[in-house]
Amino acid sequence: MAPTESPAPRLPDSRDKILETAEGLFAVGGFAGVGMRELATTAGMSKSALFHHFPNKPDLYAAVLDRCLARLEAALGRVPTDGMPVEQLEAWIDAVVCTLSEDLPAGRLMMRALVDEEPFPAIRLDATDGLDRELMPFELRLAGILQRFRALLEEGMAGGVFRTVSMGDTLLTVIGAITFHFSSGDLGEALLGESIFSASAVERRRREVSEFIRRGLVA
Amino acid sequence: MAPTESPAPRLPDSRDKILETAEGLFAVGGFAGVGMRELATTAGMSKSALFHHFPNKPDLYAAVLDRCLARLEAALGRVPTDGMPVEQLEAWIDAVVCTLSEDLPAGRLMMRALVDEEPFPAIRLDATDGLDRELMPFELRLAGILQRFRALLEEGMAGGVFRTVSMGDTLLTVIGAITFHFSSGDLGEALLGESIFSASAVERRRREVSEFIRRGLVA
DNA sequence: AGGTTGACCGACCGACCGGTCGGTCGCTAG
DNA sequence: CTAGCGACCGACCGGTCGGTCGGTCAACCT
Repeated sequence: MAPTESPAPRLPDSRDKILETAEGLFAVGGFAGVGMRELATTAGMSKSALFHHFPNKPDLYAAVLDRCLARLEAALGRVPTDGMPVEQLEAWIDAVVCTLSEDLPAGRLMMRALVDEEPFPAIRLDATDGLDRELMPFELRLAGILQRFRALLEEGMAGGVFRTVSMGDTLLTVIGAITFHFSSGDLGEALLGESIFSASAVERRRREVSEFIRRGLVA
Repeated sequence: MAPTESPAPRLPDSRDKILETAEGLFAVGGFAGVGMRELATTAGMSKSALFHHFPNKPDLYAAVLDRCLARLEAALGRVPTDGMPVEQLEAWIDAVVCTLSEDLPAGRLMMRALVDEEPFPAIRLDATDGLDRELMPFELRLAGILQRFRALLEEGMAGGVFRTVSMGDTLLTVIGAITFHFSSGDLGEALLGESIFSASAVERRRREVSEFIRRGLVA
């Protein structure tokens, strides 16, 4: 099961197919709205096969989320960290928009994950109350991504190129402004007059949201 | 037990109690994540009572959504329509932020409704495909609200006080920027360091998002 | 007093849920 | 050839789902 496999086509790895299918279904229906039977049928295998690859439904959901965050993390890891804050900001936004426009269900899935309390529907945290549960892998990835953007903002503010803003509010504003667009499905299509994933819509989106956020931030 | 009833015991109108309870539960769990049993127990009555007041679960959900949109619509209806575009924009944002900060589950519930396809989880539209289903009441309210904001934007752009932007993209950006904050729950609290509904957080939010959007829009 | 009505309840139904279990198949090592 | 193993399946389990039904009870009308 080596993740490398450049020369040989190798086994199609039905585990990946499960994750791919689940990403699409969970994005549309949410955690509680998708059954293991439906997922198995859509992925073209039996329900038992799902439980062969994943111990239970929440773990499968977490794996789907983690895969999405990992893709985003990888894309953000490719933006250079040595430019001016404004250039870094634009590169950062471009990378996020580009990733969300290529992995179609990702935006909606991540929006759901961010809106769902916990941030996980059925994570155990009862037993003894008020204790620190360890973070899920995808929570660590999210924290890292946010931390990196926070550092960028702070650098820009310290240098006077960004105006002084509330860090938390700005993070939430930017996340909402970027992510909501790619999770708005029918509404977005109705407002744009074309699919939010069409090439022209994505290219325009990149320009529009980048300009909007830049103006919102620069001093 | 009755918390209300100043002079007369009156009927507490359990229908309202159902809607109020359902709003809180649906906001946290989503449509598929909340069962009629759980809802009935939380509202302090039997499951049959729910079906006495509402014909089925989707209709109950639609009623909850409609009540939220109606509140928002009422608040926006109190915004004067005769000011300068910039002033109108700020009054509009203030009204939305104020409404979402007073009706605690509303932001998260509306975000879910906007992200859910359809925009309704289980609406019938099969039978003969590709036909026009009539809009739900809450969809009409949403369309009206969006139309009003669109008109405000167009007026400002025509007058040169707003820069020329893509109408659809800007609508999506603004909706995401404002609404996501009030649906971010735990994440928002972690980023702000205090509850997103605390008085100080709401007041700061009003200023921050208003300034951000104003800068993003003015020429 | 009798009749009507609306609010509400407990018992129940078929369908479906997440999850388990025993078994089958094809592959590879010895 | 066969023993072992990972991938996968069909049948099944207890429990829960949305929804129905028959009935009770208090308030009101005549």
